[in-house]
Amino acid sequence: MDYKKLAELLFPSNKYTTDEIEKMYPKRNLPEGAEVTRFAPSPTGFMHLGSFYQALIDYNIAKRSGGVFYLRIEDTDQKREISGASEIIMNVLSDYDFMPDEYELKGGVTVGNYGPYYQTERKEFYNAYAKKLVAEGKAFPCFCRKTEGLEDVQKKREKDFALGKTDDKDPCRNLTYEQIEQNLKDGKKFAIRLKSSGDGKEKIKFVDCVKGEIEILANSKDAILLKNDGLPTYHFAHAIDDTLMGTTTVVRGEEWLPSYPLHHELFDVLGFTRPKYIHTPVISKLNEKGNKRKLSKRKDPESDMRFYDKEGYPKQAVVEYLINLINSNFEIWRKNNPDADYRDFPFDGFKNTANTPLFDFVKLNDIAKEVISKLTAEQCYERLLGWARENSPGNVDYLVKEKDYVTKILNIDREKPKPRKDIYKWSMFFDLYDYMFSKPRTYEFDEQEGEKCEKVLKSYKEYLDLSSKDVWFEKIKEMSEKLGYAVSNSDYKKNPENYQGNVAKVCEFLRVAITGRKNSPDLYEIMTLLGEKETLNRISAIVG
RNA sequence: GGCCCCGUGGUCAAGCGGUUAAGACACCGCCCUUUCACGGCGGUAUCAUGGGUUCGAAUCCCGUCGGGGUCACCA
Repeated sequence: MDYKKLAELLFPSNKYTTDEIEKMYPKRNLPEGAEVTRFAPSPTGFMHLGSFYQALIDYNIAKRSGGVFYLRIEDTDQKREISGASEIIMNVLSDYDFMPDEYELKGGVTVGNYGPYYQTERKEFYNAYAKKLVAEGKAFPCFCRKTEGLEDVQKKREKDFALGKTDDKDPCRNLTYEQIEQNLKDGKKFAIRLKSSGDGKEKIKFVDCVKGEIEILANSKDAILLKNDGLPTYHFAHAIDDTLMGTTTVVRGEEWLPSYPLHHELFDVLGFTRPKYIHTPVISKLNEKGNKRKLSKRKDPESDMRFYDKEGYPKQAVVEYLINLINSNFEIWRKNNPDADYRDFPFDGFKNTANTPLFDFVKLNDIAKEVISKLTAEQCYERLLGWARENSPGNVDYLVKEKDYVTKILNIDREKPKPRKDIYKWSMFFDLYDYMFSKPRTYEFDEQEGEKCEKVLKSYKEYLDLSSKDVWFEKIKEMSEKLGYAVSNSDYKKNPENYQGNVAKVCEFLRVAITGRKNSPDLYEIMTLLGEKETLNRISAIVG
């Protein structure tokens, strides 16, 4: 077989040769040790938490080494593509302050000299390498239809499972030049497959920067390189793009580990130098049976980065939570550097965990509370308003009109050395403080408690005094004493049977009457903000 | 089913042949407190399992079990 002739037959009008292309993409001129990483999402208009986790690692590795972090859009599956993909992705990256050094906005600007950064725009490159491989007898055209329908794939798979088959040679590798020519004349479309030299027995070794050395069966499959629509598969594009664009470390999901042998063979066949690899674990959740399962786009809203915006989680909290998943030493560092920028945490992207972590809202919430507790009331107000503008327009007018009142509410127990930690996302504000905006919900005590409560409330009408916090509390104590409640906690503890309860109990009754809850911030502040009249109203609403 | 990855408390995890096996969240208790919180202190709880190697194993090796991933002209 004359492979060169075959290559010409298959690719009569390529724009470039591989030599020409390689001249267009010289090696990057970077200092020793600088890493080039890339974020390479598919343009589905959806940013998965797991992808973002990878971007975080990419960014960190590039930045800490003085290298380059670039964005490449993998839009080779036209069925799944949605428009405006790069904008959506760039929005998330820039919102979280992980701007790539190089990127391209479709129909807009391109930053960087190693583009195009959309794979569909790199079509001629893949053609050039495909032609080269065909000319060298390392790839061949395939006219099969056997895997086109899903059913066929399924059947084939079942058969292979049953056989425990390891190598997979495609029948089209044996087509003669004449047969191929005839197929072309008949207008049949072709895909290009790798002519694998693997025998299904040989093993290869490689190093994953996180998992260590991995020994795995070498590839023996005549994998598709170019689909019959002329676009490359992930595998082929990975080898070519990451080489041309100078990627030094590939960070990708663990699901790619099994296809590593194919990539290994492709780099060999193309004469490329392999990059380093990090395969990241899949962030999971527990299913009904208590087993781990991948965070799913359909079932788990938290898998979509937009979720955190909608809920009003501080971005810093989301990132810090993710860093925690990678390396929990972050918490120790955070404790020692409470006000530092999380970017300064010297986490080593090459040392992240190899475990499959379970997503934990409780932990995320805790981190978010911590973050929010450090803001000033004014900052809180701005963020709350910003959140509402995007996600809760119905509240915007009120927030603007009542800026002063809302800021005061936000200021309760805030701006002090040990601030209160109750809010973890802005969407919970109006619910958490519902009693500041409308009548409190009713609270049911049991009969005995109810009677006590009633007594306290009736009596309190005479004692309400908001002139100062000290006076306010003195009055409560005075009343407590009169009603038989202990004023001193230690007295109460010594002889609880001598009292109706302690001051805390009295305050609980008042709190429930005013807020409808047993748990609220400082009562004095709340009563003051509500005003004497409203406070009295709320008490009267219960005891007449 | 084949191949591969993973297995330290309820969760995230430090650990890299000799440690009383860090820390954080959650949970419980105590303290502080003029209320709710915040905070402080303390506690329960972990090396999946069986064999090796070694004076010595959570750390190294093998098996078992459990969980996960993958086996497309999708990425």
